[in-house]
Amino acid sequence: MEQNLSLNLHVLIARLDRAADRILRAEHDISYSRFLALTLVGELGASTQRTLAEYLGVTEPSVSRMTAVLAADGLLDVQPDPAGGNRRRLSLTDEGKRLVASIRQEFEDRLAAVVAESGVPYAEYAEHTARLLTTFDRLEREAGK
Amino acid sequence: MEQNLSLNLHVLIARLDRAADRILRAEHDISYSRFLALTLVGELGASTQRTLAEYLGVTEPSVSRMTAVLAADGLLDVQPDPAGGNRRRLSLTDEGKRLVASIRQEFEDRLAAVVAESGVPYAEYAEHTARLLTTFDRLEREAGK
DNA sequence: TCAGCTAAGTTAGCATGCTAAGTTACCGCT
DNA sequence: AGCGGTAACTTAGCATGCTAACTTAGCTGA
Repeated sequence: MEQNLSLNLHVLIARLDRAADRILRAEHDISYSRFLALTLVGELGASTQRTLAEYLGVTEPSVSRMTAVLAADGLLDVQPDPAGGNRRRLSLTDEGKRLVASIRQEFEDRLAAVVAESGVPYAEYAEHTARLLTTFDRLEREAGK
Repeated sequence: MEQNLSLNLHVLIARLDRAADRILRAEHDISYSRFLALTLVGELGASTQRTLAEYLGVTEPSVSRMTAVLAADGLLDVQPDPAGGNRRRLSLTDEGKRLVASIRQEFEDRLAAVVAESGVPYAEYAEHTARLLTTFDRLEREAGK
């Protein structure tokens, strides 16, 4: 049973992500990936595409396509960086801000409800998860990228 | 900070999956998705495509395409069920068995090493994860699919 | 016998992840 | 001025997730 952590994590998160996706599509007509991208621009200040890729944990080509569709949908403003260089300055449009604000809290609450229902201590699980992420990040960086 | 569990889980697992994928491609020339599918057929006895879809937590069309490529690669044997009905009986070929056997243990050990490095208690985290998965499954079923 | 039902699988087309390779903007050195 | 280097982004094409709609195989009841 303890042999299956990687499988269980994979399947659990796959299901959580798909449930999140269904809810967001049904109630707000947006995918979970797009919501995450907007959230990281709006609340964590991902201000260039490279930074956003880093925060999302995806590659730059993925972000390049994502920012293009979000801009086309009128949720994200993408401008050449006035400071120069081959950069894009990212910011939410008013509609993007409205969307992120209306979803974020409601959405985390739903996950908290599932965690509560399971009897798993939220704070501890969250702390363990954060620690694993930090450690894994460090190991990958040390392995030399 | 506790607000970010869903994001941290999403990012952590995305990175773990991609790392697993890189390792498997480099060392065994197979993707992580394909390895998971073979593992569930070989070790958990997923004997029809519908069952495999259930175990993997993906849809039947995804499994349909996956079994086709695995069969084409000579790793999976897909036969009409001799008991009748519109079913496929799934089983590993000898090469599939060899591959799964050679990867599985080595692979779980790598994750265990990351967990140990982080200081997170493996057994507890694994137990919490399994409990969340069970609970989430039940809630989804109750919500009426 | 055959019309309709159910279970299982497939096809078509889209979304979004990836890698490899190309482009653009700026910098620094000669 | 311009050559080459670096950082940031884009393009092309593939892998694999999804939904919607279709097909296939067997069962059941008039």
